[in-house]
Amino acid sequence: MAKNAKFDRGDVIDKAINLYWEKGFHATSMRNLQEVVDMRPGSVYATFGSKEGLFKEALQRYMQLGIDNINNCRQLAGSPLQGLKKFVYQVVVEKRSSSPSGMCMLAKTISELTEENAELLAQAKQSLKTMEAEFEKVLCDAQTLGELDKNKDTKQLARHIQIQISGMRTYASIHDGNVPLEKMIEDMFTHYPF
Amino acid sequence: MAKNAKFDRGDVIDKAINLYWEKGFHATSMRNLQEVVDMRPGSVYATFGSKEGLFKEALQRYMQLGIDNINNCRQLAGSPLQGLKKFVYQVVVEKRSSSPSGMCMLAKTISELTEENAELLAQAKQSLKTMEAEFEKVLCDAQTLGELDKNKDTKQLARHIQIQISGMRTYASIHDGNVPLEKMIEDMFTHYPF
DNA sequence: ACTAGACCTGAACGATTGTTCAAGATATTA
DNA sequence: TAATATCTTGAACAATCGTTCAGGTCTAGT
Repeated sequence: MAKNAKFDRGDVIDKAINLYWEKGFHATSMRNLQEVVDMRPGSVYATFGSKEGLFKEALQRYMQLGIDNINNCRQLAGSPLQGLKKFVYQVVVEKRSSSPSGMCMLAKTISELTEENAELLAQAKQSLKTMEAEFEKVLCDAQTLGELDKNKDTKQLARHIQIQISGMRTYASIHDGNVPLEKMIEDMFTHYPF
Repeated sequence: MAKNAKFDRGDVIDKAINLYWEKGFHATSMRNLQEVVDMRPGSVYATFGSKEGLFKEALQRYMQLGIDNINNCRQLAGSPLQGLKKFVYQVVVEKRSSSPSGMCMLAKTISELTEENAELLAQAKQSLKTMEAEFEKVLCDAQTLGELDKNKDTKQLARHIQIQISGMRTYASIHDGNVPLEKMIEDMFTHYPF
């Protein structure tokens, strides 16, 4: 005996991601957000509670998309390590120009927020840890399949990948993408520590 | 036939750096800034023109402090490469907890700002390129002194250092510093590509 | 068809934003 | 000491911020 929401929650969150991702948490205004998702303030607040609440859901979904992307790359590529390389290439090179920002939204959030938004900050940190754990899963598979030496430290390698990705994305932003990213990724997977 | 400013311009900029560095450009309000530097709005605007103007000077000085720090490390250490290692250690480990932010202010700026603040964004990018050039100078010295193999590509090595620093600082932020940073820096300078 | 419950709307809230400016204060020069 | 050039002050500006809520709209169940 009621009325259904006329908007699609997933669509709204996706659009919110795009705006937050581009402008960051503080520079994104609720009014800007309301225009993009075509909702009136009352509906937004009834649905997400607050600016932080919507950002929280955006972060959560962003992370899930990232994990899905890792697994998708892994499936499309011929092997776990090839899958990781594909993922790095996709994130650092291909999506660099097409995304709202060349940086990872989670890394941007960690860089921007302080303890004044402790919950969001903690969530972004946790999400990046979760992504690193996904890297490690794939690396363990690589060991099982004999693609990666079994005496390699997968935790250390996962950390290495995480660091290289964020380092390269920042570097690419500095140079507007005019950098031999393909070669750098190639080097990353052929030289130490693999 | 006039009156001298009662504040010290350098002190004001240093305090502005600390606030901008911690909270970022957008989350820092002019009122917050005015309190910290103990100036009234009229004086601030007469001196720096705008929020962007003050940020611009803060960025400029921040970069200069960074360059000074590189040269200082290089002088204190026994050799160019040792100096670079000392600098990395200082930035990634020692100053991580004592600074307003664990991240580099320039990198934070690049991560936060968009084309809406094109000038500031361009300046932050240029400053990071300048710092990379400083790395390369030191690496060239290392080659001259025979500390670094002469067939190494110093441009590539400078880029590598830049990427590792920003990658490690982000990573340290994610894990609140609970990471074997010392070992990672050690590995960075003993293994490939040095 | 009617009613009840959920949803949508948009004006409005007080707080804060970056910024301006007229008036007062101060130190230097004549 | 008086005149002058500069600096300082703080109230005030319009704009925008995140958020609220009373009232209208719609749909599902009876």
